[in-house]
Amino acid sequence: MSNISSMSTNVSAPDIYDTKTFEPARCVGPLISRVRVALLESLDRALLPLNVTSAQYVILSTLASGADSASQLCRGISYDAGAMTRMIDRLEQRGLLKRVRVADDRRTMKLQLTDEGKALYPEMRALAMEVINGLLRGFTKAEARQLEDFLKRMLENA
Amino acid sequence: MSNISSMSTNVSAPDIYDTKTFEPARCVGPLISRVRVALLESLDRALLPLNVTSAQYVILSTLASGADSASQLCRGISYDAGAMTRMIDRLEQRGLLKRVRVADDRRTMKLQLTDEGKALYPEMRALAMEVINGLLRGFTKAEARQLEDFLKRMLENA
DNA sequence: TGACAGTTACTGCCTAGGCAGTATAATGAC
DNA sequence: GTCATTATACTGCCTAGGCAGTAACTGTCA
Repeated sequence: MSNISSMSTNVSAPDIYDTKTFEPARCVGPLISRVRVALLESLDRALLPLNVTSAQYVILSTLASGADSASQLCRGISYDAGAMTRMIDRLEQRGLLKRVRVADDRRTMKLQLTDEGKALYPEMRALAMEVINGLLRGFTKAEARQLEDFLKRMLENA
Repeated sequence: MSNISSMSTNVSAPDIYDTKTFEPARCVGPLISRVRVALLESLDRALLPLNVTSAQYVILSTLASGADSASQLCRGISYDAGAMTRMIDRLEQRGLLKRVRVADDRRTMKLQLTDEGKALYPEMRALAMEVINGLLRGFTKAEARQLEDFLKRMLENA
């Protein structure tokens, strides 16, 4: 991988970890996994009063960011299509959204928030924001922007 | 959360996200989840020739970092104890490690790499290092250290 | 010494994601 | 206009983690 990197640029950037000192259990990999677990646990706790899980919130927030069909949701968050069908079943049963047939493409089920979903979503969003701000306690805004930048660059490398 | 922060320090750090501009689908939360997915997918691909999954590698690398029992592994990586029993079953069946009764505490099953595990682990470690170096392509070492620092600070906040 | 709490590993049950296969509808090639 | 290809949603099957309960064992304290 590093070879590809050095071929594509004149200045070869150094590899971050080297064979001598690489400690698998202390590198960014486990750190990212543990931060994710901590984030989801905090989110689940925060959303408990609303009777909404963190997984459900993720769907609803993606919906709120512009997606409006199951396939768009799947692409947006790298989620399995079969699992998405069942997730939408649960959200529909929970009363937060509904499937609507659209005329222009009879394959797709357009997803819309119900009145309860519309009423509850701002509260979820506020609680999620508090959770994330809590995890970023002590960060300057510049540091947070830099963290976002780092993560985006890792995604582009993938 | 932010209130607690401002109470515990004289200088109140500003919240990173505010209600007006917070976009749930673009904040660090989804970024971290997507980076984790990308990392595990790359890792699974890289480890495929060794017939080892990323989840199995995580266990073995934690074992290599000093843990030597199921309960220590669970604490180390926030893994369910029941799932761990079955994960160790699979690793034992795969021939990478073995359970050993110890005399001084007859409850614990000490975990040891088999000869095959010992032979294969350095290869896994090297492949995992390549994957992570690939994700960090273009990062300076200072940036990588800063990323690690950011993630550790988030864990401490949790 | 003996009751009791805590620890370790394990099991059964439930939930949920991953993958393969299917039916229906839209799109594109000819 | 027809047929092959692609897209969308869904279903069944399998795997795996989360949780609760259990048994064996250890250490503590009255």
